[in-house]
Amino acid sequence: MTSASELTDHTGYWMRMVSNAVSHEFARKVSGEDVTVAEWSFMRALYDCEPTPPSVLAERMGMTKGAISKLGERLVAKGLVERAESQQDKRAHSLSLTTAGRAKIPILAALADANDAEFFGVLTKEEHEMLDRILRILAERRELKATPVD
Amino acid sequence: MTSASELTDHTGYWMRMVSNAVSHEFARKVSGEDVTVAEWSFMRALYDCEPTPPSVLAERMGMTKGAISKLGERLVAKGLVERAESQQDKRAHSLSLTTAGRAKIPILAALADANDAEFFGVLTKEEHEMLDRILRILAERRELKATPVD
DNA sequence: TCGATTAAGTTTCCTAGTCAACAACATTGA
DNA sequence: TCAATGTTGTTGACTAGGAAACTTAATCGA
Repeated sequence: MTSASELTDHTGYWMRMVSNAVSHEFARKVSGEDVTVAEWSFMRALYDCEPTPPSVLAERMGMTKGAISKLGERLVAKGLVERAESQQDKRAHSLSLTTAGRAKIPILAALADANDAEFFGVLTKEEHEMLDRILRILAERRELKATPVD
Repeated sequence: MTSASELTDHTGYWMRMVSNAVSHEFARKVSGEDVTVAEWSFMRALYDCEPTPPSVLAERMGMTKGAISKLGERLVAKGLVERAESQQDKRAHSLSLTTAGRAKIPILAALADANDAEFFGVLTKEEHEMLDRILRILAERRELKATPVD
């Protein structure tokens, strides 16, 4: 027999709950900069390595090509990202941050810092490091088994 | 100056990435039972404590009243949940699992077990326990500061 | 060299949420 | 007792993302 207490004993459940809370609060914070969490994620991925084709972003962000297509278009419309058509392949293009986009990065990063501090500041240094370490192990693992999302 | 490596060093970022992967895979698993992650979450919340008014579920699940209203209606349509009108308050009602809904709980719980095992099985017992402990601390903390979502 | 297949992005349709306006009912206080 | 205010849940407009069909271009193989 499955007892009620067992049912809440899923790590995935707690993770979703905490992650949602963190993301929700972060969304609130960045909305002041007229940016969504997905947009920040997109911009940061670009910052790490640009110019980048949408297909690569899709894989890195775990989103579909369609979603990236729309998200990219929104960011271009906001003037934070720009496209460069490829000469080798007329279907393809690559994306980069604009000067304005690049300028926003430190501001948004500061908000992310603040959000992290707000949520994870209750942990001891040891707990926080352990959490980071564990999340990286899991993310890395995901990388290996990642089924193409599309 | 903010360096590129700092930007991926947000715990919230990794948490969202891992949580999304876990939830996505879980969604795939439960879709075989014709249930969504939100529906499972709803049913489990009910299982813990029924009958429950929608307003309480909304708070417990961190969703808006509107979302709960629609989610509940879907579950009633699927025959997994039933409403009972309140006599004291003619606006209100409460929700419970039907026999069919209750019967599904162990099946879905088994899928959640499998999903947890699949993702968190790579961790050592010590790491897994630590992760659970930390997530509970964070969830509890969230509880305290939870702004009504609506 | 040209048809078939594959690849890169876009678009359309659908689902599931939020938000805000709302209707119905309850409560409270003069 | 009844108007003002608060509460419960629903609805409609809107948004973001997924799935799959589609367009266009590249590549591959006889």
